[in-house]
Amino acid sequence: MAAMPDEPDAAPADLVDALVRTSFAVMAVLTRVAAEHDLSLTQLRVLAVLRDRPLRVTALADHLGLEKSTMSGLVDRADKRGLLVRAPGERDRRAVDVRLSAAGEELVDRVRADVERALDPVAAALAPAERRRLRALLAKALAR
Amino acid sequence: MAAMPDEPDAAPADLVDALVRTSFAVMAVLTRVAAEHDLSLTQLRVLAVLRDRPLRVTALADHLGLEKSTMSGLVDRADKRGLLVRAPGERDRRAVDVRLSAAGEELVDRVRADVERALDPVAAALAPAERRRLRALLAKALAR
DNA sequence: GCGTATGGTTCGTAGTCCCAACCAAATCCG
DNA sequence: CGGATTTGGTTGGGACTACGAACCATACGC
Repeated sequence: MAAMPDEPDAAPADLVDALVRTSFAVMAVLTRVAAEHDLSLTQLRVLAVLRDRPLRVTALADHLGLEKSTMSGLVDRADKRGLLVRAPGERDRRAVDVRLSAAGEELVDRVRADVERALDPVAAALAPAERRRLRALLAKALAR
Repeated sequence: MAAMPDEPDAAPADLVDALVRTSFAVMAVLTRVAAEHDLSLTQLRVLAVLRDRPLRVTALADHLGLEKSTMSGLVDRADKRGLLVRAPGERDRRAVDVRLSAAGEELVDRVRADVERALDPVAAALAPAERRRLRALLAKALAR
């Protein structure tokens, strides 16, 4: 990873370096925006995943690569804040279906908009064709 | 940010989305590799920054965007593990110069090599020309 | 039906992070 | 010069993240 400061103060030496630098920059933005909405990055991820569809606690944990015990606490705190709702599983009464509340959905949408706005300058540094090219290259690199 | 799962299971809709997905993927790799060396991502960042040059506690905190009290604890734990050395500042006797120990330097180098290795598949998914292009585009996007 | 596997929660521990309070050294300025 | 202020670090308290182990309850397999 060569060097991984928040502020890139030198030209990246190679591709891995550039990826790492970029990632730290992006994460810094995400963390800041999340914090502006009183969310940790992890909490935001939980809500973002749930935006797509409701999930059970274990599935949620798997998605984020966390232990179910960790997820239990995360869901619990979000629940107390009224951002999501726990419902007993339909078919399996052991399971707990977690879904966003209206407030939760609204919050995610607001945060997403802010993230778009915050990362806009990055995109703006590139010409439209470059943006498309970058997007395509990232997609290709990620596909495995 | 649209959706931010660890595993990209859909084509990114736009550039911001691709950046966020990529960043989570990269951070997951960094976190995993760091953990394999009994380091948290934050600890790794501290050591990586110090690899370049010794810094005082406050400068270190600024670099990583953390409070000095947080940095104090991080330095303390790394010190106890023998990864770095605290020395009273040369000119300013309030200051504390923090530098890597030999063990610390060695550890950072090993982790860096592992990160390179771990992210190699990503680079391998691209042709050499594409790699250069991606690196250049990321560098351009980051420059602000 | 009984044993085992699975889904979640709880508990204890360690690390991260912040803010506020604090001490000591350095610097300002009257 | 010397008291007031600023600056560098540490300490303490509190919330959150994260893990593993232990623990219930329900589901499933034989």
